[in-house]
Amino acid sequence: MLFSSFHLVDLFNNPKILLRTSDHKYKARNDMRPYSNALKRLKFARLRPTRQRLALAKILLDEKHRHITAEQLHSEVIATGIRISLATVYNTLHQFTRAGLLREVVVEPGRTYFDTNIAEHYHIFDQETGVLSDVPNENSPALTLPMIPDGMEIDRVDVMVRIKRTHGV
Amino acid sequence: MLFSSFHLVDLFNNPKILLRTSDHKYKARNDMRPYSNALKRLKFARLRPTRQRLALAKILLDEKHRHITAEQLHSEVIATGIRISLATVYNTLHQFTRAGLLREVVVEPGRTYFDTNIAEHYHIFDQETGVLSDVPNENSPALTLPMIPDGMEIDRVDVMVRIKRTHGV
DNA sequence: TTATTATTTTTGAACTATTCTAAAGTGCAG
DNA sequence: CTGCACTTTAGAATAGTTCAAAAATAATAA
Repeated sequence: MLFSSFHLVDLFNNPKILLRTSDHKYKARNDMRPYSNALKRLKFARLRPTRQRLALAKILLDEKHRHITAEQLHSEVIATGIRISLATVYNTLHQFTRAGLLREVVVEPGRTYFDTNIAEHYHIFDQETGVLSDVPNENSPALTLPMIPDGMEIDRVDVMVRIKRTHGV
Repeated sequence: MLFSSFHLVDLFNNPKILLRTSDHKYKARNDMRPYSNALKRLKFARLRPTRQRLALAKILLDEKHRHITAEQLHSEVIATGIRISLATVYNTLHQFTRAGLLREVVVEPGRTYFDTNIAEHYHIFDQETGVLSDVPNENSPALTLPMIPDGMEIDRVDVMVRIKRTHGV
């Protein structure tokens, strides 16, 4: 009997079920479709595909783009039934960021988002609600870059448009 | 006998001397040149010109532009002989920022600078040394701004160019 | 000036986000 | 399978910042 894709996702989301018998384990090993992309990316980044990293990669790299904090991410993974510590979430977020799979966006002291969209784009930050969103690319005109000192190179450019409710009337 | 300008600065920097006698106090009250600009700005911002706020305003608003952290600023004021708590430094920095006299620049989690230059300009941040510097205005081409939601307005735009040492030969 | 009131500063604790540490656990090459 | 290197864990530690209540100070009125 073959596992449906849906079942496999469930299995992967719940390692207790996945690993209950070597039989399940075996089947999972042979059809990692739900994780295939995440797995590839981990391999490429030379990060050992552990259960924790796979779970994080799945949320961060296989789903649609979003801005997420370490705490939020931690809760989400926990909610899928995978055992993971906050320290591991931080470690992995930094590893992914170093590997160029994520982008760190500090919006204000004590509020850091990780952006799963690594394409060039600007951000709009609503200072009242704390919501961070992307500027659609067609609205992001090219930015002429400044001269920088010799021996240095540009790592990245952050453009953040901070908005607030229109005052009065 | 008249106080030289140099002496007056010393007096102001050291309130214990300043306030030792009502005579000193009186002279000081009548020639606040060293603080005049700072004082004006405090008045304009509707902030009561206390000794602490004057000391901070003097460093932040009367000297040449710089990027400074709350801790650094606190040490500097302490070094001039004025008694001030870190909490007051934070309070005042936020009050100044709200009044548009300063600009807060978060460069990475746990590292916030206050920029005394409130004119439009971009920043260059050296990620290895932690040094934040301004892009000379002539190198900051105009940035076309994106559409933002109805009922919202742009508060400010932060452009940060993150640089690093050029990687190997 | 002096007394009164409102604002500000202080201290130290509390808080939040993040990092660290040492021990336990896991993945993978042989 | 076994052993080693890498990874994860829990909890303590740290850093930066905010908070709360009491003490100090500035502005105001008399």
